[in-house]
Amino acid sequence: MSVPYNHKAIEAKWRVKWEENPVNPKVGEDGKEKEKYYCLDMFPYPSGNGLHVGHWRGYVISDVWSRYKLLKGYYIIHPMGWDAFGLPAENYAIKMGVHPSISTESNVTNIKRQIQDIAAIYDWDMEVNTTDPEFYKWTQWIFVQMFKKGLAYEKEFPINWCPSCKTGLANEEVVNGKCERCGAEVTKKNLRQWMLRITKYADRLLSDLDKLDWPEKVKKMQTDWIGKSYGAEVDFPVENSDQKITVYTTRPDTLHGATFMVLAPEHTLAASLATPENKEAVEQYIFDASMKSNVDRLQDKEKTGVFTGSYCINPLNGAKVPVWLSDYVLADYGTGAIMCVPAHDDRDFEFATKFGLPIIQVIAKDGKEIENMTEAYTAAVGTMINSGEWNGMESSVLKKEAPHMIEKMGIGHATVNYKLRDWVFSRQRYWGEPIPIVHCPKCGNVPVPEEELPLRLPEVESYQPTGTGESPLAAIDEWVNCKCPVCGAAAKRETNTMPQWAGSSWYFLRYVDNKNSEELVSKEKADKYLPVDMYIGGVEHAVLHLLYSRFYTKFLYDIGAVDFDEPFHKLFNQGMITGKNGIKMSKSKGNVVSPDDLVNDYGCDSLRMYELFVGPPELDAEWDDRGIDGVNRFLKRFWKLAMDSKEAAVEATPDMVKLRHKMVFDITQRLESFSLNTVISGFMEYNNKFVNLAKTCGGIDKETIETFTILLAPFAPHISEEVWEEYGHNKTIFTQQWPSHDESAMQEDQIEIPVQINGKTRAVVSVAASVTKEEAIAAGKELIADKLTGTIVKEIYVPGKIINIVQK
RNA sequence: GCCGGCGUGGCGGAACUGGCAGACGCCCGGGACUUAAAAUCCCGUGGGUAGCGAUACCCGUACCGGUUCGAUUCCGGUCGCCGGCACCA
Repeated sequence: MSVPYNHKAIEAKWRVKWEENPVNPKVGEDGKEKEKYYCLDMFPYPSGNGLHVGHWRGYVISDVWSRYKLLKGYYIIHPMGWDAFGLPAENYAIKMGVHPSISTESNVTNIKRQIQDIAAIYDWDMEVNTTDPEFYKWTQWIFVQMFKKGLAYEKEFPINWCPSCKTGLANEEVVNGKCERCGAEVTKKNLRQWMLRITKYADRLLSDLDKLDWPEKVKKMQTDWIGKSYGAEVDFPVENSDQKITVYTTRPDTLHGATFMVLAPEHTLAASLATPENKEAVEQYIFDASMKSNVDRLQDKEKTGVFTGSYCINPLNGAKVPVWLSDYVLADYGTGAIMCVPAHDDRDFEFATKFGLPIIQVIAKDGKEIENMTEAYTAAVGTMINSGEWNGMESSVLKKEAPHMIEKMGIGHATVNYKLRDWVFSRQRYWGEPIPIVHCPKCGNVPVPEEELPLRLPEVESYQPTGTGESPLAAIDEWVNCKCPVCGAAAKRETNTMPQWAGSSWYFLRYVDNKNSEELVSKEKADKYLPVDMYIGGVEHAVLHLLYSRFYTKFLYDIGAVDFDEPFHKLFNQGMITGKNGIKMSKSKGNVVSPDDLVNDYGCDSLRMYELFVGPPELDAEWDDRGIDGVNRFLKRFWKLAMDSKEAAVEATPDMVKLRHKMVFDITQRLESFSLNTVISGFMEYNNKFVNLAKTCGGIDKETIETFTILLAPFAPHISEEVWEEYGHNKTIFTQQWPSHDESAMQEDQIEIPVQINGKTRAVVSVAASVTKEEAIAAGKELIADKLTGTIVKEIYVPGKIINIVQK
């Protein structure tokens, strides 16, 4: 009798061995000619709550993939680090009443211990922590480079403000008018801000998506977020004035139907256009609009607006169009002013209907003019009508040509617009990288000299947010007051800090050269390790972190710091693990499942496999503890099979060989297509088949068990190592090559073909694999002869697949 | 509102480019071993009708229709759920 599977002893043993001799050689360390493969996890922020089984899933997926690639003959770069600056870390510290640097450190220690339970092949020599001055030195360095290139600039304007987090937010951090972090309603606050000119990269960020092997969904989200549109800017002269108002439109084909104009209340001309009799109402409207939060503005069901009393002239046909103000026009998109074509735009239609403004149809719908229009006709399909010299043209064609026609007429020009806004980059919080800028009364904004970086985050008594729009750093006089690095005059430091995204936008570059004090990353190391081949993490960063990282990488490429302009070749988004009924795991809901007990009861290998077995890796899955019994039983059976086989020492039978090749083929194919859940079921299925084969002779041949063990190794590394050792090997199993299959060895001599009548299966016939069409059909018909009662109309034979007899 | 994705047993899910629907597992039921229990092993398990029975037939992949010898898979429509964007002119 063999020893039963003892996960505790086996796992403890291999942890120690791997600690002493890591299975994953560093690049070039073993002196072999191999390609590198950089498999990256989205690094965690070290929360005080620790890991739950959902966090595990992503790390297991990336480790399985890394180990598979290791066996496929690559050098694996698989690092881990800590995204430790930012609001979550700071809020946690405030709640616990300790300094963020202390809570961060203890959280890192705790989470690192938990992550090590996964037994992933992380290279801890590469570890980074965004709050380490030696790390954020380079975060600041990048900012200084951006400043020097004019990509970081100061601007005062009404930004998104979270009253709960007491800080400004980037556009990307506002979700449905609420703070992405805490869910509080976002208001507006006029604040001096540091901005990053990400809009300058809009076009490249958009077009380079084509290069990436990313989920279409994520590419689509980024495309929509960047929001490129083609159209024209058209100048409308103001009546009785030498001023003009420029509007942006994507539908210049409808210019003849523009019956009024609307300006955003924040438009620079808004107040001055008011005629004396409208002045009071206009000023009131502008004031009211300035008091509204984003949410208020969104939730207004009915359109509001006010007539300025002024008119503009439609430059195409000379028509007089009234100028209105309304907050449905956004000040910071396009020109902040629009021409309104109520017949062909839903919003303009609603506005025109409410305020009794004229509606002129300029595109025929179904070839005719609509009587009693009840809704706008928004499609660019149909013949132009009521459009002067444009009459008779096709709208879709005109839409494309009109910008150039307008340009020739000298009344406007073709242009493109983006929804993407510049990145609000400063935060009025303590726990972040200080922005390395000095405000000098003589020299203006001066960057902190590079040799003085890192500009350390000072110790501070009170690090709680002030809510005043100033960071807590502003209260530290001895830190704020400094000398101008250029002229030496008394100057003041910038007191805002960087957002959480600053460090995470480039950390993946630093892993590979994390101790370099001279450069962000050396050319040599960058060539050797970068860029990232596979990036694994949740979909929640589709437009935040992933867009920012692409922007940073492109900037670093432009200044010659790296020689690639996209950071992540392939992206995989794993689904979320939820509690029962799809409820997100959270401490407050009390549905958090900790991996700790499961590792103790079933072992790391079982939990790793179950994390994958719960469902397709890209989909969300509800956690159910009970299912882990299934994979645990499989491991026990596999162990028993391996140990019994070792004792029995049987010769391979043809069945065993055939099944072995089939297994290699099957498992590899499923793994390559990232169908990790079916890899696990495949293991179970083949194990059952081998157990059956072993019944007659007491075991399975050595080569088959060893092959099975190598296939299993990325998934359940401990048990695989132990079996490998039991089979007399003294080197780790991860020095092996991933097995390959032999097509001819898989072939069956006899195949089973379903026999159908009129598409319904009536029997299954067993024939030689070499069977001809005629033989197959004859054999099939013989088997179902008693059911062939009608006239045979047709006989279909798909080789090896199906026989279908059609009868009437 | 617009744009994506998805609907398969009691449950998680399988089915590669149209070819035996329900692999694999959980739960559940029956049996073996045991003084007993756990563990382990074996058998059964979509629904229905007929039969003591091996079995036979019918219905079944959200719903309605189409293409096809054949549809979970392709096409059109309906309903439901999930995700993204949300006055971007």
